[in-house]
Amino acid sequence: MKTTINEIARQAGVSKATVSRVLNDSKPVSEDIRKRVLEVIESNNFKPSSVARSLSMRKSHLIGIIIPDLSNPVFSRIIAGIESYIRNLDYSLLITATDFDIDMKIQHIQILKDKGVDGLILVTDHGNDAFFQAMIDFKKPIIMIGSDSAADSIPVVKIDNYKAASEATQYLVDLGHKHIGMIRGPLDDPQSGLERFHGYRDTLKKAGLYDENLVVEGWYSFDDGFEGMEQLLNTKREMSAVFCACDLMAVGAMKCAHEKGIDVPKQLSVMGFDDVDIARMYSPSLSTVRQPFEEKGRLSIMTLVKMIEGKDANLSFQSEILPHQIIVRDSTVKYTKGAHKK
Amino acid sequence: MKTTINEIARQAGVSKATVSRVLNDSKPVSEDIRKRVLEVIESNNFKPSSVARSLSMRKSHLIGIIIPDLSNPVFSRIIAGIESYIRNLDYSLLITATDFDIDMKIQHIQILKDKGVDGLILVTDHGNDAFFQAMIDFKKPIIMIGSDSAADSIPVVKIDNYKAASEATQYLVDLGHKHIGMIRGPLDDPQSGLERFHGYRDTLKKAGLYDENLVVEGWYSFDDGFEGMEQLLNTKREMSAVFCACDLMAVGAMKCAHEKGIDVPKQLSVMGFDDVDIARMYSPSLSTVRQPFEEKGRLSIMTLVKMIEGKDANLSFQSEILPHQIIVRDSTVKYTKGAHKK
DNA sequence: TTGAAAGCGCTAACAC
DNA sequence: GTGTTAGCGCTTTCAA
Repeated sequence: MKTTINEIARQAGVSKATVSRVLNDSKPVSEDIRKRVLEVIESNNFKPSSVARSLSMRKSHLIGIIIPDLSNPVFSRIIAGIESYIRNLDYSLLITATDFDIDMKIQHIQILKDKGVDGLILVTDHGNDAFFQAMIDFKKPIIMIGSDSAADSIPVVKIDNYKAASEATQYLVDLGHKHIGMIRGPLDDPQSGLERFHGYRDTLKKAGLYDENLVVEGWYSFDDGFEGMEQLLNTKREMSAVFCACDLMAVGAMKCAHEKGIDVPKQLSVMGFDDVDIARMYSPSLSTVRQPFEEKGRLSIMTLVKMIEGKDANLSFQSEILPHQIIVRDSTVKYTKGAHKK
Repeated sequence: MKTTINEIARQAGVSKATVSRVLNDSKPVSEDIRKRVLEVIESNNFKPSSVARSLSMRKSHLIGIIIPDLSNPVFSRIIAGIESYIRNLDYSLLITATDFDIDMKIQHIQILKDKGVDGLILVTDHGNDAFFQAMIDFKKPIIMIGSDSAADSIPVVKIDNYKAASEATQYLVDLGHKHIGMIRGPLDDPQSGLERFHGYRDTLKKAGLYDENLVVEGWYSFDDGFEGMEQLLNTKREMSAVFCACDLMAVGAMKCAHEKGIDVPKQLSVMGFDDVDIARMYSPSLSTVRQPFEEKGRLSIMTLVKMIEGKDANLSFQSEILPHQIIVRDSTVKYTKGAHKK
């Protein structure tokens, strides 16, 4: 039989209300009684049922996380950031994955709502109307990571993808490259797809170097990076550098180049985006744009908890743009005439 | 105001007991009443509170997962396997990470118990007495992944690390290598550390090739693999192949070799363990031992749910050994005299 | 078949 | 300060 608050009250010779009070420090209790109750709690190793407490307080101390893919470091590192912060607080994480399926996202919002979570963190690419409606129907605090929200009542934590991609491209331009290709993500993905491409395109246009024939598209995977590079090479156009929408694509591109006998970086500079572990591990190590994944998670959960606990209720919670950073490694070098790949 | 079962009962003109019955199909309800109730539920978009249900049924439909590190693919892929299976069932996952801290594990078992989870999956390396005691005190179903349990009432899902390491080593021997080093994990880690080392050692001993000077130790990281390789090279001993306790170490070792001007695989064959993504992406792609991570997760959660739901209560749940597989890629080649590294 | 009522374990008025 | 009591929203006897 599980010991309950009643049992503790009985053993301590007080009412369960008193036990509840010492449990929560909610009202003053005389020192000797508090002590006695504490002792009984201790000796029974009693822990109040969070379920009962949730029902009574209409607060579950559960936070829902919806994420596209748990095994992709781009997402799992965000989760790790969330988890390591919340671990010390009195909340637990209910985590679900969607495999990038938008209907699944909507469904999970519902499920988590039914489970009574106090708030939600959505790590997502983009949504549709039904999705935003589900968010509104959720009625409790929500934070989005990495994507824009439709409702401006929902704070977003992200980086400036446009600016980051611009800087990465400018870095390549500054190295003297004149023919810079891109393996981009899908354009219907507003952040990692569209913004990063626009940053690249606008920077090259400003430098008078933009060539739309040097742009190919793929999903954010190693295989699509590999294929993208093949396509780029098949154009037979002059190209001495490639910017990729993510590190996995960049690695795929490098692997492809390697197999075709093209030397990275001597003949071709490659730049990635994200700075996942593989970037520094690869040979050559990959120059890239670092995203603060863990910090994204940490900031999100911090803000969410504040929203839930209603502190600072007076100030509104706004979206945050976290800083990125250009990381120079071995996959990019100065352009030298003759060394480039036609 | 949140609509409750009472509100539904009122609107449908029945008692809440009846509503509960149609909600759970628990007892026969006349067809017309059922229909009427269903309509009211539908029109209010009513979902029963799982918190209240949990309290009443003493069953939370929550499953706790305790894992060392969320951002390591070796673990996150297990979680992904668990998640994709449980997604379709009426359970949710409460996930916590421990950063390999044993006290944290114990603490999390307690916390998850208080949260009322119906069962627990422990992805862990090894434990101590206090840890096993905490598992026993948990009193509800537990499954362990990848490690041995002290109590034999707790089923374990794992691979045969000894056999896998033996086969990997034998594969290297069969390629004609006579001087095979190992970068192993810590020996106080029973599975990935000790067993993999023993498989390697015993196989080489049988072949009359074991040389303890060719064994170095490290943690399962890229950096330790890199350093391990440095140590191995510093011995100045003849060595034409290296077996590493995990892929990350193997990649570190390859990177080190590369920087020292040693060609993998021409001068040195490298073999990993795990088959995480980076293995096939690396250049050269890494020969390794494939572990069925997702399947480990899937099988664990399947078994756990069965234990929780008490089906097959008559048959006991036993530990399962999942199959591994040697994956041959580009980092290992036949030994050719003269090409090896002294 | 259906309803009334007790109870799951806890919190929070309210009264003393 | 402390106890009594009424919920929180649901399931489940027990009667009818």
